[in-house]
Amino acid sequence: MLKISDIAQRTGVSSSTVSFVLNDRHEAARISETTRQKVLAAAEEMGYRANHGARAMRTGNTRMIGILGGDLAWEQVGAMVAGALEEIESHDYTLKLLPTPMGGNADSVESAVRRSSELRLQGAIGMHLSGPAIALFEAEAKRYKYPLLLLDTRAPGSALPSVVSDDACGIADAVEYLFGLGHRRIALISGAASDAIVPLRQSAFRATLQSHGLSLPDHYVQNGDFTLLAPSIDAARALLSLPTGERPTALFCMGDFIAMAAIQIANELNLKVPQDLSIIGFADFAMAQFANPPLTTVRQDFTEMGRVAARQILQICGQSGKSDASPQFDSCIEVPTQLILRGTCGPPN
Amino acid sequence: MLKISDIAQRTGVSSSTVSFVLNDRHEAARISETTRQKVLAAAEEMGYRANHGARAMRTGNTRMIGILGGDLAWEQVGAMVAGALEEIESHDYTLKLLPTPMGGNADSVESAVRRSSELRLQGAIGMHLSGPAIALFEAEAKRYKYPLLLLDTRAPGSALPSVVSDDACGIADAVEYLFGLGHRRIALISGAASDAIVPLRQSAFRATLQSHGLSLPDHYVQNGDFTLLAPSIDAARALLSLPTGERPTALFCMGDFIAMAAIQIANELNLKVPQDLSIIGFADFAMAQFANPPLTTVRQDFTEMGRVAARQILQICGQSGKSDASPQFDSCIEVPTQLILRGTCGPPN
DNA sequence: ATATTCGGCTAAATCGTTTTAGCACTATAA
DNA sequence: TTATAGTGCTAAAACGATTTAGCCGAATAT
Repeated sequence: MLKISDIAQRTGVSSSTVSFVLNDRHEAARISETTRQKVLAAAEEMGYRANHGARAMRTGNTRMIGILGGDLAWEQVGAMVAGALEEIESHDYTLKLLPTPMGGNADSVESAVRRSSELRLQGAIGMHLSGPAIALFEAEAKRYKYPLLLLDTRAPGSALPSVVSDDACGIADAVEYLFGLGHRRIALISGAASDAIVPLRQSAFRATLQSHGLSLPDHYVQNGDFTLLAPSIDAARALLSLPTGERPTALFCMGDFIAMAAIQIANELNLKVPQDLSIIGFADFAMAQFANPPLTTVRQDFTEMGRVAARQILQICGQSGKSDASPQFDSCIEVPTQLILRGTCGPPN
Repeated sequence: MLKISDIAQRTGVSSSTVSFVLNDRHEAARISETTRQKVLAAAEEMGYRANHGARAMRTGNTRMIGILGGDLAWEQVGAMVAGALEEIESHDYTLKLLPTPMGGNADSVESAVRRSSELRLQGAIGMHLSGPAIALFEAEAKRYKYPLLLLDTRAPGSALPSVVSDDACGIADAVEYLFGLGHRRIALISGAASDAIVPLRQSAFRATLQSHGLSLPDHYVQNGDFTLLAPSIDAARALLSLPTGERPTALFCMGDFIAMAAIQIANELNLKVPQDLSIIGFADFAMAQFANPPLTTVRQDFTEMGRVAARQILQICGQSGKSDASPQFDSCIEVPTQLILRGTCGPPN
């Protein structure tokens, strides 16, 4: 592979000159137009490719952002990574994936965290990390002085900046929509209780109901699971087999998959959606519009969340280089959600 | 950030010694156990983190594999990347994502390809690349001498090694299953005609039907779309609104989303699935089991495909370092599919 | 006539590792 | 007594870029 000195030799100038030309460093050195063209032509003709690693070593800037955690098999994670990638590449940085397999156990998190330092990342984004994992990561980042940001993760205890979706608004929109349609018996199927986000969203849901003068009986809250079928099935069955007068007329599901499971069970119990039962999801995965009937849901803009996270971490990186005034960032950016009306909601009969 | 010479200074030995200890290079130099322990202790205590970039520069091995193309917002791409990642990390390599946004147009492919050389990747995996993109990539890889592998992409014209799923077998399994249930009028909804995989799978489908003595009338083949709703809807409507005696009793859909759209339309036309119509998909996305009814489909093991691809490219990288006999690899590895029985198929009535 | 500036370039140090060649010393062998 | 071998370590040269300091001659200013 060609190096800068090969071009220097070929054009009869020094490596410094070649470097100046290739990087357009007018401020640093004056180069005549003739020389400039000669060098440029030679580099092009010989097929020179800058060595990113060597440059990073000399300048101390790897132009690399890491993204740690998150299971790519989940559509939302893919979308967030894609968004981050788009933003990062457009700033001529690159993105490095540091997964924490096996459900993010201590060992895998530790090795990913260690690797993030070895790679001399300029900054890192942590996704879907558990409390202890965050602590580990935060300690490492502080020790080796690179900025950190949490994505799609609420860590009330931590002072780290984060990017999440605006759950509370999304939930309020959904509930208000159902209320407006005339529903008064609205139940909730949430994710697994172990999920950190579940209690937060549950209280947002409860709060919105209360603000409309509706109560939420305990048995109207069931735990499903964001990704597993069985718990969501059970939860839906529990709610939908209540006696007719007591049965909810609308179901708010904390995830699209949960909503799909609910549709299945409604069908099994001969409840027509949306005539007998309204269902609303949360996420807007690709399949939502393909569902039967198409799923009304609260869209979380995962791609945008990824973009915002990347923009934010890049800005922090840039800032910390230029000024040493402690950078002031919103510690938590909430990306708006949007209610997507499709076919699973209607007035109660 | 600490360097090796800091540890050297602290322990009163040379950098070379520290390097030997840290890398367990017994073959290269003898180090007394005393010194070894001292160095190890200092490194641990001071929190030393090797500089991956500097090492790469000296050794000429970046231990980096690239993965080019593919839209992470698609579940299958996420799964393949996750699989590749798992395998690559377990060999102490890292993975670099080089997306080709905007539908992989010439510009974005060219910049991704250029970047892959600048990063001095040891090898790269290309996913879902168009013919011209492959040509571009292949030229670059040959010029700068790194191995290439195609994933989930059939490029009959190219000599590049590739990893794909065993479409033909999967399709045969599906068709035979339907045939076994008693279906004789089996229609096909494929992806968009522009998709390279579509004609290949179409002929596999046709071949299997013929081997069972069934013909495939032209109007029994409709083009849907792997990701867009409308074309699949239209295709399904065209097939399912045929007069009863002519209407297919079973639908083979070239993708799960297409199958979902078909379920929607069957429902709209008051055809009960699976009593009036059997539907079978191809992919087994996460949502398949949540569908209503749960979708019978041919599972493609995307994660495994990613793993196999990574294993393969790592092996080629290793090989080309050690022996210079031209490495002999299966130029195309086909990962098995599996028929997943759920609720959308039954005997015709 | 001398000082100053400016235009165009280069030498050499540097980033943090790895690795080759070899030094100095001791122990064993001939 | 002199080779030979082995033990434990180090100096210094890479790897491929960027950057600082400075050189040399010509033009301009004083």
